[in-house]
Amino acid sequence: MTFSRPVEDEVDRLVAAWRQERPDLDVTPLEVLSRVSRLSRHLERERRAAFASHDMESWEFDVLTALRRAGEPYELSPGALLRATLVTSGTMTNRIDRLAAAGLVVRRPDPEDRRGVLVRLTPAGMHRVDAAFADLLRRERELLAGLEQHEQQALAALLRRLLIPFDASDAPAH
Amino acid sequence: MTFSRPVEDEVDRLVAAWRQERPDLDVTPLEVLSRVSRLSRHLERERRAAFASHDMESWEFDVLTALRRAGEPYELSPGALLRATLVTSGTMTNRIDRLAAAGLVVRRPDPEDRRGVLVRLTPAGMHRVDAAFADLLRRERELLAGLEQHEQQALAALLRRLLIPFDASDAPAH
DNA sequence: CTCCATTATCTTGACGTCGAGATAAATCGA
DNA sequence: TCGATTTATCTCGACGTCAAGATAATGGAG
Repeated sequence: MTFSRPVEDEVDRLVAAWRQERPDLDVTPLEVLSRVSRLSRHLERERRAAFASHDMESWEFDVLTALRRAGEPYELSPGALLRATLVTSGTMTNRIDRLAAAGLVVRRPDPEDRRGVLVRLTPAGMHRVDAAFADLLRRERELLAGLEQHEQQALAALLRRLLIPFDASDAPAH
Repeated sequence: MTFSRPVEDEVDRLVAAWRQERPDLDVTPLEVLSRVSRLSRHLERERRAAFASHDMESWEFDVLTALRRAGEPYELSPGALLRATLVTSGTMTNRIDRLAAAGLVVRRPDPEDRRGVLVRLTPAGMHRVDAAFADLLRRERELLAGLEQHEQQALAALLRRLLIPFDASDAPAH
């Protein structure tokens, strides 16, 4: 036997309300884009919960993973980090300060460019980020459990096509 | 003739980097969920730009549209507004204060519940939100122009399935 | 009818982000 | 080589959000 499940989400209700109030407008873009925004908001809450058990904040994770992904020697410039995390330079300076104070990264002058700085993951930082990342993946897998493999792939492919224009002509925030 | 276009986005690069660094982990969840997060971030920037020409902030738009969608008499409680916008109650109080100061909404006691308050859109607020919304829809349609109608529908349907668990068991923020 | 858990909103302080501008080094053209 | 422009990072003040807790009214159990 099957149980009846809700087949509507908040965006369906939102779109229906708009069609009622503004039948003159075509609100179909919301079907995709409002869902992206709302889902992202929910995901952010999930992430926060996942990291809480590792004594880690989302912003810390974002920076540390960028360094972790870079591979040996786990070192990037602040500029590269802000492009990877989509935050402004003031924010990144602040984040690096706090991560350095916590001993998770170290800052050193760039030997090739005296304007520049390099930020490197410490062994402690590496340990922390690896543990948190494994946990995050576990939880994210559960969120996607409702979709078959091929559906996840289709979804990823469609999202990629929306993302490419942004990622190509990247005028990053300063 | 055809031009070669980039077929990769940042997430492809991010996933490739993880597979290099952590071949022991299955990072496929990122293919969907990182794209959702990053796309949402880009969309937020677009929204900000769209509203700038209407002297409006994103947060104002979020509250005013919730009231606009409610239909006559364009009135909701703060509690309903915070559930619609996924912010906490302290944030909503602050937002209503500022919107009221700007003359875009008015607050009045709920005649049926002396604990409660009702927030109503003013004619000025209605005018502002209608103009901004039309503009936003125009811009969002362009962002989706790369996808065929049926692809947009497929994308919306897949996103809905991820969203339903969140929107069903809604433990709202207080 | 009273008590108490619940609901609705607001208050407050801490905190992270943004945006504009400052500083300094590198780069390019004349 | 000099000056102007660009690039890289940091500083700082304004601001919005969150989380926890305060206040007050409601509604159901006994």
